Amino acid sequence: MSANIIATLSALAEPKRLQIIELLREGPLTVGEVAERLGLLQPQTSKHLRVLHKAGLVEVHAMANRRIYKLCQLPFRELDEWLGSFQQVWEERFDRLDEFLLEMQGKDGYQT
Amino acid sequence: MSANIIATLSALAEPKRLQIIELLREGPLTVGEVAERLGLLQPQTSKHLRVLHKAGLVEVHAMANRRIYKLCQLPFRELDEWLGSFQQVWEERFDRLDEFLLEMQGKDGYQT
DNA sequence: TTTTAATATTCATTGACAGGAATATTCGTT
DNA sequence: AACGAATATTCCTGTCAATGAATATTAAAA
Repeated sequence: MSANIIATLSALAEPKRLQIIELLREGPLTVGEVAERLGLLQPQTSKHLRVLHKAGLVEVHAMANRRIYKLCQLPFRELDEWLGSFQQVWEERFDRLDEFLLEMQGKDGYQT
Repeated sequence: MSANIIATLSALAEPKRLQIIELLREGPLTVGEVAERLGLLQPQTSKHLRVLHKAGLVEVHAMANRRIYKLCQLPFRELDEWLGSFQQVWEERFDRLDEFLLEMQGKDGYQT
């Protein structure tokens, strides 16, 4: 369940990779195009794309010499769902600490 | 802008820290309680909580001896907004590769 | 078939970070 | 003031991952 979330997060938690992802929002791109648009060396670009691919964030399509990388939807949907599990929390009364402090106070004999 | 996103992602991209975050969904907790509920040692728990705090994911409230850690909303909202910038993309025609391949084909003289 | 473009991979180096053990700090209690 | 509970910090060590340089692979073009 949240194992995939970790994979997604780790893959995204790297500046250049995040840039790549944001770039790919505009549409599928070739390795060379990604490298050029972001000012990266080709080998590093390939390596980052491989990490993103392993994490299931992008898919590849071979076309002659070139490899076209394209965003996948699933991991982003999963991440979005996971974030959704928090939105319920905000609506609850957990955003006020006051009553929790009171509850805390009773737990054992601490004088404030 | 996306600098904060990176901080958020890096902080979350660690199994134990993600567990802590998910635990704190249920409400604010003491360091000791977090450690106990997740079977972690106290020092590691403190260290993870410090990272989460530096990233702005949790806030602390000192109460006598204890420190109560509580989730922050902002970073999660930001992450959610960032994810939102993708949802537009899915609706576009980028999910079909076909026409992109055609467009690609014209770029320079490659025979398929 | 030799060359050239596009991409992937390997290797070595380096820096960041998590884990464990030990210790320091803070504060309430007696 | 001394003790004990709760938490933070330091030090050390091992591991993983990003980087750069060089090289290998694949396919197209001449």
